[in-house]
Amino acid sequence: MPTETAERDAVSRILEAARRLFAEQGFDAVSMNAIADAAEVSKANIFHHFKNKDELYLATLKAACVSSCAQIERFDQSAGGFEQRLARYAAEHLQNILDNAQVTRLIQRDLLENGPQRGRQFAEQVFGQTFARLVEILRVGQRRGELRQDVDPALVALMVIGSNLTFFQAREVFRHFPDVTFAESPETYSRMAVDIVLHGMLPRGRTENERD
Amino acid sequence: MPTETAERDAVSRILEAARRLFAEQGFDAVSMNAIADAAEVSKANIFHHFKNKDELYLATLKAACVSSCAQIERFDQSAGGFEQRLARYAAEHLQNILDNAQVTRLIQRDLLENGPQRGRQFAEQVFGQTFARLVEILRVGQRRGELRQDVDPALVALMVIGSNLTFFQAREVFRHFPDVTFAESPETYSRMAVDIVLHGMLPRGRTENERD
DNA sequence: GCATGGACTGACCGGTCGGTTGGTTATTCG
DNA sequence: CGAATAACCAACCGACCGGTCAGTCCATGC
Repeated sequence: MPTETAERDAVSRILEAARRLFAEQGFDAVSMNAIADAAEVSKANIFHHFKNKDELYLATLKAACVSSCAQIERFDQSAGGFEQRLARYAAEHLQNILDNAQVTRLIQRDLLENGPQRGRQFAEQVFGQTFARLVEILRVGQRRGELRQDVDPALVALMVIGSNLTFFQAREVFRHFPDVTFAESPETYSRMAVDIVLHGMLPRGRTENERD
Repeated sequence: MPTETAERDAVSRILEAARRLFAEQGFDAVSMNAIADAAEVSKANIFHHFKNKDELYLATLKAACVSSCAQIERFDQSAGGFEQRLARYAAEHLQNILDNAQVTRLIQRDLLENGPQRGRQFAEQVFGQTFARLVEILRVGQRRGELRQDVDPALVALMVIGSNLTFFQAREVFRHFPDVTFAESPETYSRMAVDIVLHGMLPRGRTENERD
């Protein structure tokens, strides 16, 4: 008589447990015994379905990327003007990150932990997809003259995505900073960040030619 | 009979080896044996100077933060107008991150790996110091009316620092993206990013085409 | 009825982990 | 000098690691 979280096939239970544990603690800190316990299967059974720990990790990462990419695909970006599309994309991206905190942590961890090796391809894949999508939005706007011709769309895309990732990554830290008021509200953060990227932080009338 | 890399006291050799290895591989992946070998001391000697692995890690992190904070303290921010100061700060911060890649990785890793526990205080300390310094620059500018009154300095600070951290973190990944041209040049990146934060990406009200 | 084969398990393996022990130098000080 | 103490080390410990193995269970097809 399986307990509540069980009931599905062993493989998906293993993958789910692995995703949770790897995301929480990292590759090395999670033992196969721990995964087996969490998935309510025997350790040997994990090795029956996955060749070794590395392969399980890879499979976990791959599944995470697939789900994450699928979610990104669903982003609606067709309607509205350039500014709205950018704002909506940034907000949706941040929401996606926060909704899939485990997956985000997993991918972020993989990015950090591995030199040139192991599963970086998946991280590149999911990151690249997000990135390319955003660059495309920006390119369209630039082609229409809705944004400056002399900015690099890739750079702006990286700034938007990067600031979202930073929000996710450092939220727990700057939550305690007295200067920070937006730690609890990703919507506020996203709106303000996009506003900066769109309009800059200088006063409106001002131009930038005082060089020295 | 110390070999070439030795010669200094064992403690600093241990700390240096630990910093390098922890930064490269993370807490769990580094064994005390590996640190002992790298520092050219016996493992037992490490336990003579540090109570256990956790304490060594904490000491390593603390030393890293001290050196990083010291470097930040040296940032010259007194001269020049607001725009120059911000640009210089961002560039110096990024340079600092890249120069101390080991320390940066160590702190970033700690941020990611630990829930509420362990050495987070140090990360908060070094991050908080950087952050407060930048917020101060922005506040001064805002007080003088050199930047919009309706932007949150803390948010802008987070965007600048966050985009630098993202650059460091994901450089290896987006280096292979076709859209990205700035992966090899932190100076270019920093300059362009500050430009966006200052002026935004929308076209100006009037015709303006300039360098870059 | 029974052979086949995938799903699954408890017991176990060699090896490495963090940490300890008992003892040997090196240094300091009365 | 001798004694005390800090610095240091080889050898060792129990625990746990990733991984294996012999064997059980059970659905399927003949």
